[in-house]
Amino acid sequence: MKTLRLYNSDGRELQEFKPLESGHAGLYCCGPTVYNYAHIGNLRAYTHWDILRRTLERFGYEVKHVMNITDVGHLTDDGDEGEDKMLKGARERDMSVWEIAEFFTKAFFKDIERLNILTPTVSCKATGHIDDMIALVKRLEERGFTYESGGNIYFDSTKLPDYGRMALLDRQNLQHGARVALDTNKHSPFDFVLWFTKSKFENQAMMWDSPWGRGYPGWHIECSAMSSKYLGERIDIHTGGIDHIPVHHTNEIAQSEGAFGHHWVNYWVHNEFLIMKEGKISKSKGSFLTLQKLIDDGYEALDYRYFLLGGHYRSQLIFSEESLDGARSARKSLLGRVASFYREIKGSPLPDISDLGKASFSRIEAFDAALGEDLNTPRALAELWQLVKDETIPAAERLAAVLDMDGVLGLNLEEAGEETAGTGEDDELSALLTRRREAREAKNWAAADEIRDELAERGWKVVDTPEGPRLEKA
RNA sequence: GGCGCCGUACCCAAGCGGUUAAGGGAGUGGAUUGCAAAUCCAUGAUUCAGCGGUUCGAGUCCGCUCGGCGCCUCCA
Repeated sequence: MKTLRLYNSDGRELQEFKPLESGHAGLYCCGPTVYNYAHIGNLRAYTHWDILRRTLERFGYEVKHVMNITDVGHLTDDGDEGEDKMLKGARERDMSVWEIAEFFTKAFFKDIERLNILTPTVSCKATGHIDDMIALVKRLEERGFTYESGGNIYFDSTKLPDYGRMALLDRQNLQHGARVALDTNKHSPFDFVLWFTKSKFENQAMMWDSPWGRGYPGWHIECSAMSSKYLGERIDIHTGGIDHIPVHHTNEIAQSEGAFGHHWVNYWVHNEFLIMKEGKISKSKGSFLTLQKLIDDGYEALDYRYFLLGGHYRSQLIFSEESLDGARSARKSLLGRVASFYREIKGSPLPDISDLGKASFSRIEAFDAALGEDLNTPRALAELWQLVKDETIPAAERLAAVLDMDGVLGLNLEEAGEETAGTGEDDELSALLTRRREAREAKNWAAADEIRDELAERGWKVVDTPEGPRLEKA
């Protein structure tokens, strides 16, 4: 089995991935809060975790991929006077909170699909697992990690000696309340709510009965409850955005290790942010870019995927129209090369990967090595390009190898084969091409260009080559 | 105030002590072309923000300076 080294945030170093169970990998990814559309920064995270999953599978692991859908409302930003995010979304769109959750969950999965991100083995909604959360809070209560204050149940962070170890939190020097008012019910600033019965928001729409009274769960508990339900009380890999390290994941670790009584997640993988020139993209600041907006602007979803793969997941990536244009050009050019391979092999079967020559096989090995080294997609893409441009390798081999690589990259390169397959098969199209050829031979350029325009209207672009004209999908 | 990240050619971006500093985009030159598009070929940093230091050897390690970003509040 190929080795995969991952940067583990818990310990802050590159470590070789060793599964709990040989040949299997449990992957938990912090999913979206469905109160609004996902923006392109959110989508960056899911794309890189997709690469992680596909790499694990390529390297021989059977992956169980679990992702939560947070459909219970939590705090809005500090600019809003303490309103529930789901409630806010519902009010703005004149829907119920349940409808809002449903609506944006669908929108999210549509984006995921367009970006060719594999759907998780298990997608679980927070609202469907309230009982599991209550059970977990009870367990924490029995083990002495909780206290009641002001009607809410809190986790007592002082009961866990290494609280904050992953985030390297300095308990003494952190300036609490620097940006947000302190919760006076807390005994210690790091404590957090496990169960609310005293909502500070009015009109809380989602409430459930519990041993502590009618209310709703704290934000962090859902991930601990659902991940342990589907992956067990020890997990191979847990992913999330880098922003989650200090609070959300720190608290997940605290409550999970408190409840289970042992180490919980072996590898924590965190992605950096996509940023704009002006700084990071923020949902709470109102306007933000969605995948749909990019598509409306004439890009394809996979152009964006290609763009994302050009940067390493642990580096901030600068988004701009110019860089997305670059990605689009690159992907188009790549598809063009792959299409030419398809034309060259004329439908003959592709060689098996194991039968490839030394040159192409070593490219694949370098490609895998790049992925194995903390998912270095920029280097993997570079290997792909080197392979594609290597004239010493037969087209059939290059095609076989590049499609093999695409199993991880997910750029749908095989679609380049479909375009050429349709060429000339349609009688009307061939008739038009023939008429254009005749016009050109008669040097009747006006007529020839007219036909070219007509073909363009039908979605085909004429490409004149030394071997004659060829049609490509526009 | 605390914690963390980054500064590589016009743009995006690899690189993690040692041959000529990946790759893509843009640009430029050429081939091809009725024109156009597309395609193909060629071409780019004596240098890695700056200044010191460690080392036989540094973009890569250490220190300082300048500049940018994120987190400490829900956020990928």
